[in-house]
Amino acid sequence: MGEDIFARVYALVAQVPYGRVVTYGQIARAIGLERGARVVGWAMRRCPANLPWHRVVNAQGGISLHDAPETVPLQRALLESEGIRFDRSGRLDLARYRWEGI
DNA sequence: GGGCTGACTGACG
DNA sequence: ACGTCAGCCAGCC
Repeated sequence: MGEDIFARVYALVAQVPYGRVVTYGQIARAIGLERGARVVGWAMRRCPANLPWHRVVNAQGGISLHDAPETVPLQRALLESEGIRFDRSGRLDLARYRWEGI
Protein backbone atom coordinates (compact mmCIF):
# COMPACT_ATOMS: atom_id res chain seq x y z
CA MET A 1 0.00 0.00 0.00
CA GLY A 2 2.58 2.50 1.10
CA GLU A 3 4.63 1.25 -1.80
CA ASP A 4 1.89 2.55 -4.04
CA ILE A 5 3.17 6.01 -3.28
CA PHE A 6 6.69 5.01 -4.25
CA ALA A 7 5.42 3.39 -7.42
CA ARG A 8 3.46 6.51 -8.34
CA VAL A 9 6.47 8.70 -7.75
CA TYR A 10 8.62 6.52 -9.96
CA ALA A 11 5.94 6.35 -12.64
CA LEU A 12 5.90 10.14 -12.83
CA VAL A 13 9.66 10.51 -12.79
CA ALA A 14 9.84 8.06 -15.66
CA GLN A 15 7.74 10.43 -17.79
CA VAL A 16 9.90 13.53 -17.43
CA PRO A 17 11.28 14.31 -20.88
CA TYR A 18 14.92 14.85 -21.82
CA GLY A 19 16.03 18.40 -21.05
CA ARG A 20 13.14 19.11 -18.66
CA VAL A 21 12.81 18.95 -14.86
CA VAL A 22 10.17 18.69 -12.13
CA THR A 23 10.30 19.57 -8.42
CA TYR A 24 9.68 17.38 -5.39
CA GLY A 25 6.62 19.41 -4.44
CA GLN A 26 5.29 19.15 -7.99
CA ILE A 27 5.43 15.35 -7.85
CA ALA A 28 3.85 15.37 -4.39
CA ARG A 29 0.87 17.40 -5.61
CA ALA A 30 0.50 15.15 -8.63
CA ILE A 31 0.05 12.09 -6.40
CA GLY A 32 -2.36 13.87 -4.07
CA LEU A 33 0.04 14.80 -1.27
CA GLU A 34 -0.22 18.58 -1.25
CA ARG A 35 2.58 18.96 1.26
CA GLY A 36 4.36 15.69 0.82
CA ALA A 37 7.51 16.96 -0.85
CA ARG A 38 9.69 15.31 1.79
CA VAL A 39 8.01 11.99 1.18
CA VAL A 40 8.96 12.31 -2.48
CA GLY A 41 12.52 12.98 -1.38
CA TRP A 42 12.33 9.84 0.71
CA ALA A 43 11.15 7.86 -2.27
CA MET A 44 13.90 9.29 -4.46
CA ARG A 45 16.53 7.88 -2.12
CA ARG A 46 15.62 4.47 -3.49
CA CYS A 47 14.87 5.49 -7.01
CA PRO A 48 15.52 2.67 -9.49
CA ALA A 49 18.67 3.44 -11.49
CA ASN A 50 16.92 3.10 -14.83
CA LEU A 51 14.81 6.21 -14.17
CA PRO A 52 15.83 9.81 -14.99
CA TRP A 53 16.26 10.61 -11.28
CA HIS A 54 18.49 13.59 -12.12
CA ARG A 55 15.50 15.49 -13.55
CA VAL A 56 14.06 16.02 -10.08
CA VAL A 57 15.21 19.26 -8.42
CA ASN A 58 14.05 21.43 -5.52
CA ALA A 59 11.62 24.35 -5.67
CA GLN A 60 14.47 26.84 -6.02
CA GLY A 61 15.81 25.14 -9.14
CA GLY A 62 18.73 23.77 -7.17
CA ILE A 63 20.07 20.28 -6.56
CA SER A 64 19.31 18.89 -3.12
CA LEU A 65 21.89 17.07 -1.02
CA HIS A 66 22.10 13.34 -1.54
CA ASP A 67 23.54 10.42 0.41
CA ALA A 68 26.74 10.24 -1.62
CA PRO A 69 28.63 13.54 -2.09
CA GLU A 70 29.52 12.73 -5.70
CA THR A 71 25.88 12.51 -6.66
CA VAL A 72 25.30 16.25 -6.67
CA PRO A 73 27.96 17.17 -9.27
CA LEU A 74 26.89 14.10 -11.23
CA GLN A 75 23.28 15.28 -11.32
CA ARG A 76 24.35 18.71 -12.51
CA ALA A 77 26.59 17.19 -15.18
CA LEU A 78 23.76 14.99 -16.43
CA LEU A 79 21.41 17.96 -16.66
CA GLU A 80 24.01 20.08 -18.42
CA SER A 81 24.53 17.29 -20.91
CA GLU A 82 20.84 17.67 -21.74
CA GLY A 83 21.30 21.35 -22.51
CA ILE A 84 20.21 22.76 -19.15
CA ARG A 85 22.21 25.74 -17.99
CA PHE A 86 22.95 26.73 -14.39
CA ASP A 87 23.49 30.23 -13.05
CA ARG A 88 26.34 31.34 -10.81
CA SER A 89 24.58 30.17 -7.68
CA GLY A 90 24.13 26.69 -9.11
CA ARG A 91 20.46 26.99 -9.94
CA LEU A 92 18.58 26.38 -13.15
CA ASP A 93 15.69 28.48 -14.48
CA LEU A 94 12.50 26.64 -13.52
CA ALA A 95 10.34 28.98 -15.60
CA ARG A 96 12.24 27.71 -18.60
CA TYR A 97 12.93 24.04 -17.85
CA ARG A 98 10.03 22.92 -15.64
CA TRP A 99 7.92 20.18 -17.20
CA GLU A 100 4.20 20.72 -16.61
CA GLY A 101 3.06 17.48 -18.17
CA ILE A 102 2.12 15.72 -14.94
C1' DG B 1 0.73 3.45 19.19
C1' DG B 2 4.44 7.12 19.68
C1' DG B 3 8.67 9.39 18.46
C1' DC B 4 12.28 10.33 14.99
C1' DT B 5 13.99 11.01 10.35
C1' DG B 6 14.54 13.21 5.91
C1' DA B 7 17.34 14.03 -1.99
C1' DC B 8 11.25 19.56 0.95
C1' DT B 9 8.97 24.18 1.22
C1' DG B 10 7.30 28.73 2.16
C1' DA B 11 7.70 32.34 5.37
C1' DC B 12 10.73 35.49 8.08
C1' DG B 13 14.49 38.35 9.61
C1' DA C 1 20.15 36.90 -1.33
C1' DC C 2 21.22 33.85 2.50
C1' DG C 3 20.51 31.44 7.04
C1' DT C 4 16.72 29.77 10.24
C1' DC C 5 12.34 27.89 11.56
C1' DA C 6 8.40 25.51 11.81
C1' DG C 7 5.13 22.57 9.38
C1' DC C 8 4.80 18.47 6.62
C1' DC C 9 3.80 13.05 6.23
C1' DA C 10 5.10 8.05 4.92
C1' DG C 11 8.33 4.84 6.66
C1' DC C 12 11.08 2.80 10.17
C1' DC C 13 12.16 1.49 14.63
